[in-house]
Amino acid sequence: MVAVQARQAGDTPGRILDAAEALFACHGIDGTSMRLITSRAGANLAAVNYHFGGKDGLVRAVFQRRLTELNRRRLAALDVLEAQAAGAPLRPSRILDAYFGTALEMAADEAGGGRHFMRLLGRTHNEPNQFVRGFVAEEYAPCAARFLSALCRALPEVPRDEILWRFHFMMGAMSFAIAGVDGLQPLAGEFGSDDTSRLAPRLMSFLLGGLRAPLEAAEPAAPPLDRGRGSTRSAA
Amino acid sequence: MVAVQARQAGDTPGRILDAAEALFACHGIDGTSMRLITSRAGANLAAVNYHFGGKDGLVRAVFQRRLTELNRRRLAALDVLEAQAAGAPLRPSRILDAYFGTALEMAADEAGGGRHFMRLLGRTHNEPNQFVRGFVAEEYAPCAARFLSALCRALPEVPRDEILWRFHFMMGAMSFAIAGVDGLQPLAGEFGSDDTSRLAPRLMSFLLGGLRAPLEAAEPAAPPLDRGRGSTRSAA
DNA sequence: ATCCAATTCAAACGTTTGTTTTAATGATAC
DNA sequence: GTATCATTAAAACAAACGTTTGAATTGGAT
Repeated sequence: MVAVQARQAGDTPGRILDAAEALFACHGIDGTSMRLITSRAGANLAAVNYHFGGKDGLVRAVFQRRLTELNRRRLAALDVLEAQAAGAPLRPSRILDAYFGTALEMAADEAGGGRHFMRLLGRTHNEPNQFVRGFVAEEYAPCAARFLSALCRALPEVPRDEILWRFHFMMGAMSFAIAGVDGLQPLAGEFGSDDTSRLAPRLMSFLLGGLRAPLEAAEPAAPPLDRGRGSTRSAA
Repeated sequence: MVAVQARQAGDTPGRILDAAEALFACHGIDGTSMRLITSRAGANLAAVNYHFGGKDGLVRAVFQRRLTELNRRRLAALDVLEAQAAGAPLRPSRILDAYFGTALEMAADEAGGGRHFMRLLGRTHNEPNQFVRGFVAEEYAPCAARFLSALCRALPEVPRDEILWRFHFMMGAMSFAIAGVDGLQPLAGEFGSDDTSRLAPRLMSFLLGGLRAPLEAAEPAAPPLDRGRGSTRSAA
């Protein structure tokens, strides 16, 4: 039970981090002014520059705080799996659970702010801000590399390039899963069932199905179809 | 061969749309100033307000120009499929191809700017900007609804809620697929093979695998695993 | 050639942005 | 009590933002 309650009045940097995390997730980084952050945090405008050296430093701190912990958990879960397997190749479903399940777990932490952060993180992979992309990639690289090679060992019949792409696709699916109901509203207005509880198994079975899909188009070959476009350009 | 070449000097609104589309995709909407757009387009700063009524109007126009056409193609492809099937339920792979293949086709149009737009569009589903989300959802709704019900008819054994979620997951995978190599760099530094040509079949087989995955966790039931976290909170 | 409407242009508008400055406040050690 | 430190506070900074203005300029129709 760490930092689940509202933060005490003394911890200005912590309050700023929490406010920034929530506001970045809601309005984007560029769309969130420092005045909004500090007023939400009950702090003075200059406090951000004092404690974090500027807005860039604050952004970096917001990401680092959670990302370090998330990847630590992921690697710990993978360690447990590999210890249990004792040299044998791992089950793909277990690997996915270690990677994506950990993230969903953090995203389910509504009160602690993990939900806000995971939503923010999901946007980062096609985030315009090069500066953010840079150090998020740095933080990701070693963890992703270990999971990638674990998947390669678990699926030796699948080429490495294919696993790389499918890993990327899975990240996209998870990103939208966490963005969640808000992104579904264009599709279904009703839609008020149990979201968070069934989300994890839903996503997991989807990811596993995609990861283990047949290499070439699953359906038997069919004549190239005309999709009814006006153009005559080929489908490339 | 329409508008593939650089735009002629007369068409100021068109040049502004092209420039805005590319810059929005690179730096985000909030991160792109009107001065940058107009200077890139070789137009005067006031031209945006004159032709589009303001930045909001420009954003709307950028989305509408491509989105209307994209969804028109999608529905046309679905029309062809349903005409061919003559009442019989459609093959899921064909439905996915009509929806996602059309998008990938637009994204492959490097010279015409479709690539920029699709990347921009992919970010929109977890986009902070409520104003953008609003009318993109409007534009999407009727098209997505038709594809959703087509999928429901093609997969009668799968609950509608499940299809809805999987459709959402597939959108996420496609979004990351189009964001493409840039998002993969944290994983693999090398990685210079044929990207665009093999991307479509890669994504399609992944999507189909995910869509048709078994409903509950594919792997036979296993004892709940401890992922090695420090916390004692349950996985919810 | 003349007029008119549409378009382009340079300049300025008032806000808002991130950052900096300088003084006030607080707690702790001497 | 006083000195010393880290922190907070209010005010001001220049720069960049979206928008507006009013005068040039253009291209056809009369």
